[in-house]
Amino acid sequence: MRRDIFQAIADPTRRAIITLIALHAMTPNALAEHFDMTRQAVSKHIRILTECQLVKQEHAGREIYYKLDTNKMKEIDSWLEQFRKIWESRFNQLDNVIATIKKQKK
Amino acid sequence: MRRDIFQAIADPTRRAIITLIALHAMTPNALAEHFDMTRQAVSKHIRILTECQLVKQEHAGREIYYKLDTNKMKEIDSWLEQFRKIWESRFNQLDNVIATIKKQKK
DNA sequence: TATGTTTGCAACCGATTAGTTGCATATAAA
DNA sequence: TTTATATGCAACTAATCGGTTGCAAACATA
Repeated sequence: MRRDIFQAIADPTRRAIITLIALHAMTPNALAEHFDMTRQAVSKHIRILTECQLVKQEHAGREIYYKLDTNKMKEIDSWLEQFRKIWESRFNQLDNVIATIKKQKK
Repeated sequence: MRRDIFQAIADPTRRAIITLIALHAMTPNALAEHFDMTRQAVSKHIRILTECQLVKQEHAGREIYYKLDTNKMKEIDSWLEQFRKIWESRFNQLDNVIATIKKQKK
């Protein structure tokens, strides 16, 4: 499989799952109700998120509650860090000013 | 095609291209030298990045210089915002403390 | 014990992806 | 004008993806 976090968040359904379980832990069945696809398809997405360590499990009898593991999410944040320096720089802000002026001229 | 930024950054080659052109504008040929694949394959990645508005073009004779457009990168940052609130919260920090204690016990 | 519920896993399938090769176009240099 | 260089685009292909159906295992309840 060999998937990473960036591939994990590439799918819109998986991003929706992440947003849902970020609020509170949910079972696969409860999650599946939010989507127009089979429970198994949702389960498959959960499996991918688990493989990428983006979710944590909590067993309660025969039910399994899935919860977001924010630690992995921080990896995306730290990858963005290198670009944050660029878009916050004065040189880039100058670019934006020039672009705005050009647009106004049109 | 209908690709979004999240799919654009899912591919490791595209992330590498983004990192390279973030530093300074580069031509497709110059970029291709950094990868173990044909120039056309790299060009295809550039096309996807262009479609997603992650890169800007600058023509210079027969050469085309590609440069990162940080504005689109901010969209990833703003999607992360909702989770940043969670991982910065006290409740989550408490979770981490508990996890650390559990690890120490083992 | 027998039955229903929650879940995960495997097999299958059509669409998409990431690479390839080949070719056309535009510009620069001889 | 001829030739070399830089690039983009189309056609093809193997691998992967995202969905499906079917089934087995684990637990709860009658």
